[in-house]
Amino acid sequence: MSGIEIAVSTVIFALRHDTSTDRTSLWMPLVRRVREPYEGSWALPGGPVREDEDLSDTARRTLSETTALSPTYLEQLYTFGHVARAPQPVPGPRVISVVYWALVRPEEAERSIEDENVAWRAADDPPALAFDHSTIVEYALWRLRTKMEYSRIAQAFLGETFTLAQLRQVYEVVLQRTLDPANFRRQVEASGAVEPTGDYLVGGRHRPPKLYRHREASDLADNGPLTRL
Amino acid sequence: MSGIEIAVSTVIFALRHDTSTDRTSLWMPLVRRVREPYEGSWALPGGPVREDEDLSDTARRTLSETTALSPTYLEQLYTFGHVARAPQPVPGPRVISVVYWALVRPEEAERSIEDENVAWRAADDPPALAFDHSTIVEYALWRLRTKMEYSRIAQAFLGETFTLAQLRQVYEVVLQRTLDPANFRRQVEASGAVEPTGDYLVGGRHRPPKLYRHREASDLADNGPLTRL
DNA sequence: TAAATAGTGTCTTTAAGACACTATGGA
DNA sequence: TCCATAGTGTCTTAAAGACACTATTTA
Repeated sequence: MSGIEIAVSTVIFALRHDTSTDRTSLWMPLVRRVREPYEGSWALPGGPVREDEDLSDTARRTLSETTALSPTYLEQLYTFGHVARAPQPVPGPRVISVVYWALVRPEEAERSIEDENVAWRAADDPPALAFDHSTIVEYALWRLRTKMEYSRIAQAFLGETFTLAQLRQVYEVVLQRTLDPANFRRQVEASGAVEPTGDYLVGGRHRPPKLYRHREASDLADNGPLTRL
Repeated sequence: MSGIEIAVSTVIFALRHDTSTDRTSLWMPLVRRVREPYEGSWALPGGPVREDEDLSDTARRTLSETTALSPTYLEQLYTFGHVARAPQPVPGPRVISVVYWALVRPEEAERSIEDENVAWRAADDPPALAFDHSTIVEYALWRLRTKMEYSRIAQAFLGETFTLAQLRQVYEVVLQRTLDPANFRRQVEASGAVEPTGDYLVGGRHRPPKLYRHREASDLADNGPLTRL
């Protein structure tokens, strides 16, 4: 039996609209560490893997326990296992972290716990984090942006129904560049990722846009033979 | 301290030329299990992580110990941690496997140990493997093929210098389709991934092709912020 | 000079992008 | 009626693919 501990951490992304600046940006929840090492620092939510628990279940459970969030998209990111991840001399056993990343919808994000020990921060400009968590966030952001270009994960940020303008905004916020509405519409329609509900979004002060839902048949991402894991 | 063991396994790919059929295909080395569970079955090379060892070092060490191979490309693939990976009832502790995948050059592959307990098999059509290793191989193949389309890892299968026809053959064998030589040449040249050495490959029974090497500046794959890990 | 592969030129098809235009509801 | 955003049409550009053609070596 080895003296290595195994834990799961998760980087969670959600879109947040700041009413004061009228800008939407990427945010993520962080938890404050309540023991050494890095006591008092911000860190990714997570915890040790239980004996009888699959890794993704650990991710879901710790997410639920610390932030009360349940994600619409959850995928394994990378396993960080460097010997020197914790400050030397090591006060505890070596810990290997299997890291997941998750996307949650705005309504879900608003329901989440937020207190002294749980806070949302801008993902672009996070505070210094415990352990190698800053590197992890940077990598998760890179994966999110990369994957956004060739998959449909953007839809995981939105609710059941949405307008094409809303979907486009997700891309614009994450990729940090504007997209041509006309070309965007054509691409999305050609991809077959969404279908019109038949309803319109009323209440705006202009022509009401069509509402769409994402097509059942189409998965959010093609993860090859791992779709069922 | 948990009762979970952590191990590293590696899927290794190399190209092999079968002189009898004059066909080149993807092969990988397997090791025979010498204890229960799955005693006598073929499995991926690997072993437990040592206390003072980074995960990629475990991959390199176990590769070297069992097959005497040292890879030109090594990347983390996925961490497999399902509770029911081993047959029930569980005879030992639960094992979580951090899996790497590796590419080796043909010369390297030929130098490798091959005996009663180590054998090379066609990656397309592997025998039934121990644990979930068949799934793992399937996923590694998918990643190899996917990544081949947008990165330069193909070069990791070749030696210091190579002709464009050799590089093209790597793509053709892995992707299992033929590529237009003219268009292939243009794409590779435009990408800036290779540069001519100035020499020609002599000894063929036709016009001698130019030799190329891969450009120092260009990395084999863009793994974002994880390039240094 | 024939065979074989190296390497070039050029046309077609497809996708991405720029951008002018029409449509429709609310103030 | 004007404004804002929804949604359409169409031209330009870039990349991918098909394929005819020339070049250079060995047998």
